[in-house]
This record gives sequence, C-alpha cells and structure tokens, in this order.
Amino acid sequence: MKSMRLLTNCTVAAGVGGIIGWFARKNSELDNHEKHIDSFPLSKHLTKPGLPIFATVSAAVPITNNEDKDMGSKLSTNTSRISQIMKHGFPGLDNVRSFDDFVLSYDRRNRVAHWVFEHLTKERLSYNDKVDRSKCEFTADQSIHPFFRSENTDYKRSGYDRGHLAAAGNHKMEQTHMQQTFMLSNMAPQVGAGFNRDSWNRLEKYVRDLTKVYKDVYVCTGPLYLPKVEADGKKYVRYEVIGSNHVAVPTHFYKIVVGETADSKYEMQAFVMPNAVIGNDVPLQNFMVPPESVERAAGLLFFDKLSRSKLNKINGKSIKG
DNA sequence: TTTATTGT
Repeated sequence: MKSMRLLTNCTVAAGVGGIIGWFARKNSELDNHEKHIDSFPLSKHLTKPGLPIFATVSAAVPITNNEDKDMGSKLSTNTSRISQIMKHGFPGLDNVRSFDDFVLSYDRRNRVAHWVFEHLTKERLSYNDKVDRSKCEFTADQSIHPFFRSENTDYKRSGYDRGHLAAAGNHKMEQTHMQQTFMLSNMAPQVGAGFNRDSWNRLEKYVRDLTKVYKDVYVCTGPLYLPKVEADGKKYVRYEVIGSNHVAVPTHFYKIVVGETADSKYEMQAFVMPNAVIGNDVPLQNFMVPPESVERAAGLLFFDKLSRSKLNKINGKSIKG
C-alpha cells in the first residue's frame, strides 16, 4: 500500500501506521461497507440535511424573539446554507451546532469538536477588504454547558495555540462568519511553531487552492487520539489535558476533502498529521491516508450520502470501475 | 498570505 510506505517515511507520524495496518487486515469487511451503511436507519432520516430535526442543530443560531418578522427568512437562509454544507451527510450526530458558514459536532468529554464541516468555493474565498482577522476575538462558546466548555484561560500559557478547526481564512464573506470561527468550540490545542503556523497552515492553504480545480470543495476537519505501542508492547491512548477544564490535546488531526468536478464526479483526499513539529519541507503527500482508516479511528463516517460509485479518485488514485 | 503567543 503506497500510503503506508509514505507514512513510514515520516518519523513524526507515530500511531497512524497502526490504524492503517488495522484497516489493511480488515479490508475484506469493507466489501460490505456500503451495504451496511445503506441498511443503517439513521441515513434514511437524513435526506434533508440541515433541517433542525435535532434539537441541537440550530443551537448556535440566536433565536430570541418569536415575533421577530425577520426570523423566518433568516432561518431559511441559514438552513439552506447548512443544507449545502452538509449535502453529503453528517459524519456523526453528537452535539451538532450550526454557525452561519460551518457546522460543528462537539465532544463534551474532551472539550474539543469531533468534526467541523465546511463548503468552499473560489468566490467565497476571494479577497474581501471588509473582513479583518485582526478584529476577531477568541470567545468561549456560551451555548455549551460550563462543565464542558473550554475557556481562554485553559489555553493561556499552556504552550499550545488555540488552533482553528474551521480555518478563519475559509470564511471571508462576512466579518460575522470569520468571528464565529473564533469560538473556542472551534479550537483545539495545537503545537504552534512547526504545526499550526506551518505545516497545518500549509495543508489549509492547499485545501483552499483546490477551489481553483473544483467548483465545490467540501472539507471535514477534526482531532484524533491515536493509540501508540508502549514499552510493555501494549497499545495505549495517551494525551495531555490543559487548563482547569482539562481540554484534551489531540495526538493528531485529520482533514477529509471532497472536490466536485465539472462533470459531477467527486474526488476524495484524506490527510492525518501528528500534532507535532513538522518540517516545512515534508510534502503534504506524505500525510495522505486511506479515508477508511480515519473513519475507524474517529468513529465517524465521512460523506456517507455520497455514493461511492460517484467517487472517481481517492488520494489522487483512480478507482477501478 | 495566514497562522498565532507572550510580554510590556
């Protein structure tokens, strides 16, 4: 397997090889993968993504006054944008919150999102002098119960950046869109120099550049807590927690990207990067992994509603008809 | 260009 070889070239990718090995051994079970998903009753209820069929879906949309005449149109505008973002299915349904331009599922136990979902186009990423990142502020997400909420004090002097999952640079249509990405529910503790400010940023830019190739780009981003073999030969999941709220420091982060071609074919790429210093000269290709390996490690199913028969390529490799 | 923290 090509990606396996590539990963072993990257010394900091500890743990990823393990899940890929698992994937390789279980490969025969994948033949039943799609069949299994089709029979999974939840997917039948998700034919209209974005509709507030779950109480939490619209939790981040401020609805304070039932008599607000604007509410109807504002809600429907928001709902249609959420439908567009979530067109290919929800990876999971734990504590889903929708913002104006991205959707997030929150992990209360780790105080970090399970996943965030974004939809990118060239137009939406174009230069906009009305939107100013320096005016944005990191703010705690008041819609999350204080027991499970991360605070700025948790990150302060922790040694980690408040790293965006949905990147600020992906939301330049409106100042409010960008401001919403600064909600701490969209943050994870990330190694700053060498990761967030370097190779992870490089990956985010690469994903933005895919809008030059595909008219629509869908991207799902999240943390991983991967097991590692320790001295006794057993596997353990080990991660630091920071601050009084014990915000988990993920061992790795993933991005699953789908681009839609002009003739309605889809191409998928999956990346896993360790939350560690990575040299700027390491090619992004080295971090490509089979999407299934991320699904198994994260407990999520990505692009569940997108028929695998419409997938033309995975990680740049054509899929056999 | 975008990604950010610390200290004054």
